[in-house]
Amino acid sequence: MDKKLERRKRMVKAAKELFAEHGFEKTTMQKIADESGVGVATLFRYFPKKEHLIIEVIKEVIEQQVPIFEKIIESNKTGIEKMDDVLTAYIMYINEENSISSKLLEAFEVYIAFIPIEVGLLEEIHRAYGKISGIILKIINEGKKDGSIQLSQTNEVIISTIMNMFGTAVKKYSLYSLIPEDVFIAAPKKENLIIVKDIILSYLQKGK
Amino acid sequence: MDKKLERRKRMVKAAKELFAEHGFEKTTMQKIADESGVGVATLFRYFPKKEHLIIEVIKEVIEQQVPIFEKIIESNKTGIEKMDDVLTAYIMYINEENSISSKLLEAFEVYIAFIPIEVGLLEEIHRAYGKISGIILKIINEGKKDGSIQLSQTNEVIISTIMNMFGTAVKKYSLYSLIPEDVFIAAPKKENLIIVKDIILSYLQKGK
Amino acid sequence: MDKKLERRKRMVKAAKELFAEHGFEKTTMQKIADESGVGVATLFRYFPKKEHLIIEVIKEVIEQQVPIFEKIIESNKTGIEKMDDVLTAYIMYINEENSISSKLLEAFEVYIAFIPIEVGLLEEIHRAYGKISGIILKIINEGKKDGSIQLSQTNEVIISTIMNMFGTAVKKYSLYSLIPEDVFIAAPKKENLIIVKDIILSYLQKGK
Amino acid sequence: MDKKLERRKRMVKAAKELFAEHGFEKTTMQKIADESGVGVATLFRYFPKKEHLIIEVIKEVIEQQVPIFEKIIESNKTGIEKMDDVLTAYIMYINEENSISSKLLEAFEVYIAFIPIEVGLLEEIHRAYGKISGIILKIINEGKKDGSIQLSQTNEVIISTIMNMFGTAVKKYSLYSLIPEDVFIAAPKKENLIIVKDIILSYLQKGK
DNA sequence: GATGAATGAGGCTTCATTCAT
DNA sequence: AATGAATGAAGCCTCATTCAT
Repeated sequence: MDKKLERRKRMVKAAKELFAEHGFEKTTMQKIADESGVGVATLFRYFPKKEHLIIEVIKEVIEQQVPIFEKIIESNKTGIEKMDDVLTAYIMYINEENSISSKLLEAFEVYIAFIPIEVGLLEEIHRAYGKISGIILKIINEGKKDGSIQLSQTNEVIISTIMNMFGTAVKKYSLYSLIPEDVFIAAPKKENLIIVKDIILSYLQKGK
Repeated sequence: MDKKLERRKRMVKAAKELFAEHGFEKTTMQKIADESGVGVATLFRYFPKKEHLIIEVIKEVIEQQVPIFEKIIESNKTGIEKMDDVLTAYIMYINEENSISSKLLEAFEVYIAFIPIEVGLLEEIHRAYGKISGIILKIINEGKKDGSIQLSQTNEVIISTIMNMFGTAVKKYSLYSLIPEDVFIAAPKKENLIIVKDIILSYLQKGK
Repeated sequence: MDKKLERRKRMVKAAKELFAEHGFEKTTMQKIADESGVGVATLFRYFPKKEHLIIEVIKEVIEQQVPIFEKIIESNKTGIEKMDDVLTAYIMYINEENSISSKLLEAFEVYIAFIPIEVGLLEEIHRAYGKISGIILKIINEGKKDGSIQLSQTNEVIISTIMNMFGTAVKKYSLYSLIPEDVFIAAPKKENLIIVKDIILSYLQKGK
Repeated sequence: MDKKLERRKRMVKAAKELFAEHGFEKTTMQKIADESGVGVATLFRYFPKKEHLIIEVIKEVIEQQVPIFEKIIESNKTGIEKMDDVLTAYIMYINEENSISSKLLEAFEVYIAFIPIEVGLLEEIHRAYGKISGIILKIINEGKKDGSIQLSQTNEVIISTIMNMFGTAVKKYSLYSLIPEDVFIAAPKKENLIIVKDIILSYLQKGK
């Protein structure tokens, strides 16, 4: 019975790696099956549509980030310090092997922009994302309570926008970070992101 | 003679629209040909590989933005005012029909992250992008000269990072703006982007 | 398990017949699939490239000749008698259904003269051909031992040349024998080949 | 007016070279036009079907051999000497640039074995070939008259068969002679052909 | 008369998905 | 339950040939 779960994990892992390397569309179900050491038919038994597998991979990618943020919120630090940790965690993603997670997220966001997906499936993604933004919201509220963060009502939405931009920047960076040559356009550099982080933090403290 | 150019334009236009609607991979050359009112072979005569057509569309999308920025730089305003115009122009992209341009840009950046493209072709894109970033750089320098912008050497890279994030945010927004239902995650809202713009501008003036 | 082999055989058979009728280039994979009663994809599963199928057909054609020559060498006759059998076997090919085998061989030799083929694939053909020429060599040696064949060292290469010419003549003949009208040029006639055979044999006996 | 002929010649020349390099089917009309420095449409004006061009090339190849044989027959030598010259001429073809002519001939013979051609077109080829075999026949008769060749009625057909085989061998050799590596099977070597020539000649003299 | 442009038909090959064991 | 085999639909691209200038 446990074997089934392990099998499933192997499939998702293989899918994740292949998707990250070649993108969703260029990765074939056959290759994923081969890489997982199962037959295609088995792969389809677990994920009746390729789309389901894609969703599953993305869901895991997102959920795997949750504990990181949960650990942050459970610490004894002040709100602003936790916020610092959150942003630092984002930045960390750039170099680590999780880089491919960010890359996948970015790819997925484009993917669903073009291909209509069963709403039910997206719900799951939504929920997973929700957990993370919920945590960040909580941190901000903590900071407001302990006085380390100054934020007016209206500024609250702004900070979410900025956070959003920050996250997107990291994902975009990850998209290219795995490619040896600097193929492309001005992807943000890590050093710069750190400085931007500081700006955001100072903004949060002074309420600007 | 003029007919050839018009034909070519029709093809690129059809490609652009279809790419924007279904993405690069799901759009077939046949459909593009049909939509342009030409035979497939003709389409291939103009663009020997699908990739070439994709590049052409993207190149036009970028280049079509150049005059907008050029007009801004040629005005009589101060550097900071021009910067305001630049950011405003970005934001404008969200609602206008050019929205699909931004969407395509975003999709393209993901596309090339997975599919290796002839270097020669990318060069062209590079060059087109270069024009725009060159203009922005010039504006900043103007602002520094006329005193409307305060920016230390080190801060210069930061501003480019922030600008980058800003541009990415707009593109990401455009990605979903065309989809009726708000399918997805925290795409930045226009109102918020305006506030962020103000933050950036104030940052530029005070040199932080 | 047996079914797979039978399927494969059906495909090769259909390919052989269609190739013999229309040539390699004019025969489409789709037609071969239809004729075999399988889907195209299945055909491609067995032979990932059309070229592979061509090679397979040719390989079988050659190998199918091997037992004929093996039977000859295993008989109790003298070397010269075996040689007679070999040449007669060649001539027989002209009328029999194997005629299409010869035709294919001829077509293939022209095919590879123009289209570069993966070396690995040609190896297989080489090896198959090698078997046959090996047998003939053995027969000649037997004949020299039992005294029925007189052949100096230098004459040995000549006989191989003549044998070669003889084989080629048969193939060339087969090329046209299937066409109803005598479309073409002086293809050798069976009767004449028999006489040439006799000349070769007498040459072998007298050592010229 | 002369220009037209020169144009035509350029087209045929280009076609000949390309056919010899890539075969009939892989050579496109466009490439031939480009190589000739004319437009495709012009090429089609001169040769309304690709087939016509192929025929034309082959016809020229054959006819271009005629004067060689004519020169031989017009000399003052005996029949057997002329026969020697004929066979030597064949062998010469192997190394010379005319090698590509032989290659084309071989390819063409396979070509027409698979693709039905308008009878009218083949007639022309037939006639051209006829000229050559006529000459050889004449030489043999001369030889019989001057006593240098001994040949019974029945042997006459044999010699034509042998000549045929000889010609085919040369063509087959040419097929591969242009390929650097010895890709393929026992193509006859020049040295051997010379010895075979001597055998034929001695056969002709002694009437065997 | 010469030509570049236009094109439909068709070829090879791939892939998500379904069958049969 | 697991799997390899089977497959049709579809995609990219080519080429002989015809138009229009």
